[in-house]
Amino acid sequence: MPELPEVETTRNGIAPHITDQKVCGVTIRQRQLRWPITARLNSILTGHKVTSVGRRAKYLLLGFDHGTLIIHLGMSGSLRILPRGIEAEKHDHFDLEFSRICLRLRDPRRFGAVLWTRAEPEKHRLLKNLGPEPLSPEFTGAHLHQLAQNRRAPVKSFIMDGHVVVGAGNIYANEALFMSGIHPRHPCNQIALARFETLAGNIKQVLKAAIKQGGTTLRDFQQGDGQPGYFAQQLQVYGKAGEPCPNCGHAIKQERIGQRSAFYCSHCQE
DNA sequence: AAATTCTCCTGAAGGC
DNA sequence: TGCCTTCAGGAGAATT
Repeated sequence: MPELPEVETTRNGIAPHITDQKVCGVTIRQRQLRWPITARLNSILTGHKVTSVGRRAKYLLLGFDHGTLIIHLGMSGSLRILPRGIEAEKHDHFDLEFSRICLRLRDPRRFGAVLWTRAEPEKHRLLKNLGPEPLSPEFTGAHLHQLAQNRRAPVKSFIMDGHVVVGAGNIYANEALFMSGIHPRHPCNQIALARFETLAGNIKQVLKAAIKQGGTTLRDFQQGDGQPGYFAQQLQVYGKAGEPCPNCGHAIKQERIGQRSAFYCSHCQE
């Protein structure tokens, strides 16, 4: 599933191909994604150049001189650069066509989104209330500690809340908590500043490492889908229920916390 | 206001 | 082999 590292890798992969390129046409095969793709998109974009390819949280931001195309990959979406004229396959819902290439969105589960906004993207309702980027200097242990004071949610739910910090998806939340020795169910308002500093550092570290990996395995994503599980070799607890903890050998536990699977070692995390 | 539950969707995995 | 059930998951919306 596309987590922040994959979105960032996608951004890096597509940017050189489409920046300063003029849109020749838009093909919509299935407009029913998370929200319907506006039917006017072809007339809105045709003839306009992509001026920038940015990212905020897991949203990709294709900048134009008259607005921004916001793309979210949901949990099964992928974007690929293809030569023009390649026949679409199942679940290829959306194409942005340029003179020589095509940017194609495939999303089997259709949890993704393609939205147009004329306003500044950071003012869009989906973006304006987001927490800081995890790799920015604004994201610190002190930030977490301050926001946690009046809440008692499990710390795992807390760090996965996009209003607190973006990009800590289920995989990386589990990994960062393990690295930090913090039990995922620990009430967030009972965690000391020093432990939050450790946690913030580990969230940054695991995301940086994954971006590095994603850059390797998704490098030629034009050829096909980025293989899922590219980061699998480095996962310590995610998806490892019943397997021995890499630290102590106790069996990794799996529980539902806030409708999500939590994986942790009850011996190493408290 | 914060916390919890619901919702969208399909493919993979498990059970029989 | 095949059908049916269950589950996973990002994150906004609805509900408590």
